[in-house]
Amino acid sequence: MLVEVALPVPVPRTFTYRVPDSAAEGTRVRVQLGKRRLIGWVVGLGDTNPEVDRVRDVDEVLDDAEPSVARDLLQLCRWIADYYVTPLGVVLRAALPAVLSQPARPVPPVRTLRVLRLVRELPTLEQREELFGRAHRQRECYEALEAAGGESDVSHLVDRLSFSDPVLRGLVNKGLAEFIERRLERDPFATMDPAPPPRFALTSAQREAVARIGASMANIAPEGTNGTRAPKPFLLRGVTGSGKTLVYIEVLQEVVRRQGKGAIVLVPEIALTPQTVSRFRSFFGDDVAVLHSGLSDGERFDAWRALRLGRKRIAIGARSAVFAPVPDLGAIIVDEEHESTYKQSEAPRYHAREVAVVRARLTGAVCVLGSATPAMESLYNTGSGKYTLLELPERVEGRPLPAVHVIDLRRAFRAGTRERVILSDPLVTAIHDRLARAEQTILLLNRRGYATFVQCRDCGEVWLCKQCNVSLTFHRARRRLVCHYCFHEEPPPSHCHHCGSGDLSFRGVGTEQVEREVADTFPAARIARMDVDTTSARWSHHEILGRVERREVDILLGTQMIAKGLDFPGVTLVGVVNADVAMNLPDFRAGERTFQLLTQVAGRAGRGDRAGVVFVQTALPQHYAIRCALEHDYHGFARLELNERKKPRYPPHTRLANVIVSGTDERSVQDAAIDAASWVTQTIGRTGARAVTLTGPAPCPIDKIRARWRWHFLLRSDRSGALGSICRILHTRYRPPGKASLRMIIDRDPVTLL
DNA sequence: AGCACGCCGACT
DNA sequence: GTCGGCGTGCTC
Repeated sequence: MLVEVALPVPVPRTFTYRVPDSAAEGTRVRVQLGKRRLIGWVVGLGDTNPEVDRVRDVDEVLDDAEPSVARDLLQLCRWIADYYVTPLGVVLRAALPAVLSQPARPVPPVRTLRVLRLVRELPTLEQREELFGRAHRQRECYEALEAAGGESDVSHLVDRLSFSDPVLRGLVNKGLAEFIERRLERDPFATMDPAPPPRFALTSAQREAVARIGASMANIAPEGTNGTRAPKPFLLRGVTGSGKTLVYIEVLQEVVRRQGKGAIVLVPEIALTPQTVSRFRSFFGDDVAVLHSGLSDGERFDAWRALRLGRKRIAIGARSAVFAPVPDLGAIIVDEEHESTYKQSEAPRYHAREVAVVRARLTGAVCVLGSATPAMESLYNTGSGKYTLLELPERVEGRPLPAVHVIDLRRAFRAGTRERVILSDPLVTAIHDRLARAEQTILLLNRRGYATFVQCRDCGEVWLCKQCNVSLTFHRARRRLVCHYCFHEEPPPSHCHHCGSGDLSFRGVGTEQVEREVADTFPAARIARMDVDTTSARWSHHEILGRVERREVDILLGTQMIAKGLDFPGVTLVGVVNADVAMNLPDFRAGERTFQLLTQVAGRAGRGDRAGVVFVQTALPQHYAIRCALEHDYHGFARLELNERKKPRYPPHTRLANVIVSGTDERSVQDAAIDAASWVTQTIGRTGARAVTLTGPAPCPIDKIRARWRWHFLLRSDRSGALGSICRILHTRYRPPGKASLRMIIDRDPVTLL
């Protein structure tokens, strides 16, 4: 019997093989493709490619009792393959635990990790001066450990932060730190004591939302009718602190406890949302499988199987948890649905929010998208009647939203000078107040490192990465210039390589510099910094957030990773060091990103008994994204933003596909982009898909990454189907001329055009 | 994506 | 004379 097999290779077609007797759709098979042995999935019966002359036998049918891909999941993957123009086998590989698509299954040994842990605190600056003297690197290392929450992987300290082995041993010899061995895969969610479910009463808005969602489920078509009457998705727009999580929990109580069905909860980045995760665990305990990036392949497979067999009925995880094999799916919840981390940046380039909506529709589950600042696309869908809008306009317990003050950075100078300040006087005063009252402060700056670029004061030369054409960021702790795109590093210059001048300025304030400024201004304060540089060691997020929660930190400073979902009652002040960082990107969503970031981080203030206050430093105080954030006016912002996106037509008014051509030779990339664009233009004319228009081609805003030149063009259409057809024809029919080293990427519904 | 085949420059 | 550089093309 012949079967159609999808294989995880970037070839836009399936392959025909022969099986001994029969194999159901979704069954895993081991086959040979050329000289390689691969695992694929039966996705059709019979000979779908009749012209092939040599049909091979499959080596082995791997799933005997039941196919590893259930029917609804295969249907979902087909939709993704079609919509996002990706080979079905590549989609299936991404949708299933890695071990299921690995031909050989190596059993990874239990590895241990060498960790350096602080054993003694040095609360005062005097003690530090005395103990470290001129041992600067030891002191920096000590402070890096403090910033990382008290311990850090040795490999992280040595490889990423460039501390030498003698420095680490110096700390141990001084009795300040010790080396310990730790099992590599430890699971903080497994050991985290699940707090007992708090007692609560729903607000009337929460009750209303729960009731509306519950009523929609009453109309679901009974099993076996293929879910044709799935409820419309809900968009739950709740201001920060309005208790969206409790609405999710009530919905899950209904779906899981009363109906006995399963559910999926998506969160943007699981490491950053431990509080949300632990609340679900406190209500549903062992019914919850937490799918996070720290799981080993084996642990991940175990969690997958527990869900598949119905031993756990709720899956919580990031993006890929949308594929969790929950058998009788009753609900899918997408928390912080506006987050761009839901978009996968490699093939398959799916958006988990859109996949969640489709999966809910296919299975008859209810879908709830929640956010304080919904994406324009989602809001637009409530206007067109595709989604139902539910609002939670007030914070729980009548707490007020924080007062937001704007500080014009164009007028913030150091007293009596023309020197710009990092922290303005009103913000400094406000932080002093919090310190005096033992309350906590969060400071946000969406840019890491010490200085984001180095410039010659004489000739204006800026240091760029040779591989990527972006400015190199100076990291002071590492004493290196670092490229944030390819991680290339080089020593900082002492003279201009262009004009020879020794007068170089390190400009563009990053988190490292703010940390130094804060330490200088508030020497008695306990400071923690949270960005990729302090958290790349395993679970360091947890250590840092744990210290904040226990009130061992006065000032938490960091990039956008501190803006999300954190709920610390002690935080009464939020300072945005520079609101313009996100605004100045050449991207049509820059205004939306800025509004979201400001609203999200402002929402961290005043979640306890005491009211919160927010200071926003900006050189663009009149911009509508900032003005609306000050007034907590989401709908006002949306009205203006939607209007902005009409003149050059952008989503949500239209659909986009970004086609990127890249390669090592600048000229042939340009030629290929022009050739592909004119091919597409002809195809549009030939197929009569006039609804699709093409813009470009042009070099990408970042025109070189990792030594590859990049050109792109945009395809636009108000008709999703027409856009999809053109993308699929481009993917299957077009081959760029000349060099095969050219790559073409088709990114549907891109979240960034950089 | 792999993997092989193939066609040109510096080594034994 | 061959080793190996990576450009090109195919995989049921």
